[in-house]
Amino acid sequence: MKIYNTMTRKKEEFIPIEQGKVKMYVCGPTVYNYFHIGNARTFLFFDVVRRYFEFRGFEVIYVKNITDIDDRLIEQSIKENIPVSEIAKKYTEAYYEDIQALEIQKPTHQSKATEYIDEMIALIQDLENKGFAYEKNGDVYFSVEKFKDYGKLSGKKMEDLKAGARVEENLNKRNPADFTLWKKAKPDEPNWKSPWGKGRPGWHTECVVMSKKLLGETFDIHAGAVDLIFPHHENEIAQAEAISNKPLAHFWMHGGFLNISGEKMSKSLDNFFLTRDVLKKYDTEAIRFFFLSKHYRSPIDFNEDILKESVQALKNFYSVLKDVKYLPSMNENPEYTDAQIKLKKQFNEAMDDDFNTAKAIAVLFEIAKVLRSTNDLKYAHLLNELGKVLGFFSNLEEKLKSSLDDVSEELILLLIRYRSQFKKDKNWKMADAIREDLKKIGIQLKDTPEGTVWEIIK
RNA sequence: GGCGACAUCGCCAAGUGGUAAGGCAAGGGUCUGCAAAAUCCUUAUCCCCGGUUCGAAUCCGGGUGUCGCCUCCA
Repeated sequence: MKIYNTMTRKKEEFIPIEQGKVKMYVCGPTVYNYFHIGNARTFLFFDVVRRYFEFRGFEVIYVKNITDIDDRLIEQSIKENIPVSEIAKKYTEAYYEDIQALEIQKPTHQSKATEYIDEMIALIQDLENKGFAYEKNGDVYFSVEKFKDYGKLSGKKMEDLKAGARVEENLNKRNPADFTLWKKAKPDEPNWKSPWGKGRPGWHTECVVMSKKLLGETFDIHAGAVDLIFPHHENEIAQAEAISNKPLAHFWMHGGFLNISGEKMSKSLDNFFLTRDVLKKYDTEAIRFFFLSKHYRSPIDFNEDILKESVQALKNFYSVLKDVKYLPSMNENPEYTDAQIKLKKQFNEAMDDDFNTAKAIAVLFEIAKVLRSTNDLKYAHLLNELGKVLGFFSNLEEKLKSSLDDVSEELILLLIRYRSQFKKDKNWKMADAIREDLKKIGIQLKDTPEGTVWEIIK
């Protein structure tokens, strides 16, 4: 299995630290608002990474944090005029709701920043004692000059950083590139007691503390979206490695951005889409298909027309599964034929190559095609098995069934029987009228050699 | 200003040296009373210029264009 490592800018063979185990950490949301569709892309993709590792027999320890104390929560609290803790609670709950709606599996550890304040203070003290951090007027900063590898992930040089740094209002910093470890609380702001007075931890520290506690000093994969490379991940490396002298993570994975009409999504451009709003209009699977049909490191343009295409494309899978009358409960562990094993291998090869989900989806279409022509239900099972790795086909049994109550179904069958008589009498006018009227209320009739069947259309 | 990414059919998108996957859309045929569904067929030489090579979408150089990071950001 090969994974692109941002640290080396190359695809590298993935070798877990501990055989059969993958320890991964993904930077989660800051709960100051509902999360947007760009966040959804990242969360969704790493959910697939996790599923794939498990599919390949790894035990995955997956940590995802929730940042529930941050400047942005404080700002939002003023805006909504409710306490910071309420903001955190409200948007954490919303986050869980949206994640569930996206059919993203729960990580093995979902840790919150505020539960690790003591550990963060201890870490900052340690950094101070070792000369990597300094206190000024109640704030504590990390001195980037003291950490010689600073910039190794983002490829930035200290000189460039200095030159590029904007005029800093913060005169407490010795070097403009120094970053905040501990921030002094203003009156009325949430705060915790510390050796430097009342304040709160900086964002970059929480991930270091949580990953160390839950995964150890060095783990396999640290991930997030590209914008986290600098400064967030760079700063994590600085803190963690300054103390441990060991690499924080073996692999650094970063997902590409989601753009709107070619531009980055931002509030100032008013091109902001919340995940929950998109979910109101589009099925979660269509959203998933839309994301996974492109490689995770490429930027992707969010576009409703393409989302609609995704809906169409997915119908392919469902219609063939319906047509062959597949039931997920049948054939728990079928013996695959050579041809089926070959397709499965193709799927694995695609995923092994830095999670090439676009190629993997193409294999799914190939399976659907063969399923259609052979009617061999083992292909249906294979489609289901591999589709699930990408997070598709949850509640498949449910979706393959009609979603009508018994009476409605009886009524439709009754109409079909009348229509059959009209057809027999060559009363096309009446037969067509029934079909047209049913279509208007969302029921599509199809005359097949085996008789008339119906399905619900949207 | 510094650093980086990308440019493949109408649209989306794989493909990193051996002669262009797949999906959506479109057109045509088969099937059908007509539809729908299904099925078959059709549709690109890869932004431009130059170079390396027996051979390049794939490597190198130069353009052009788009985007990102350098400040909070998934």
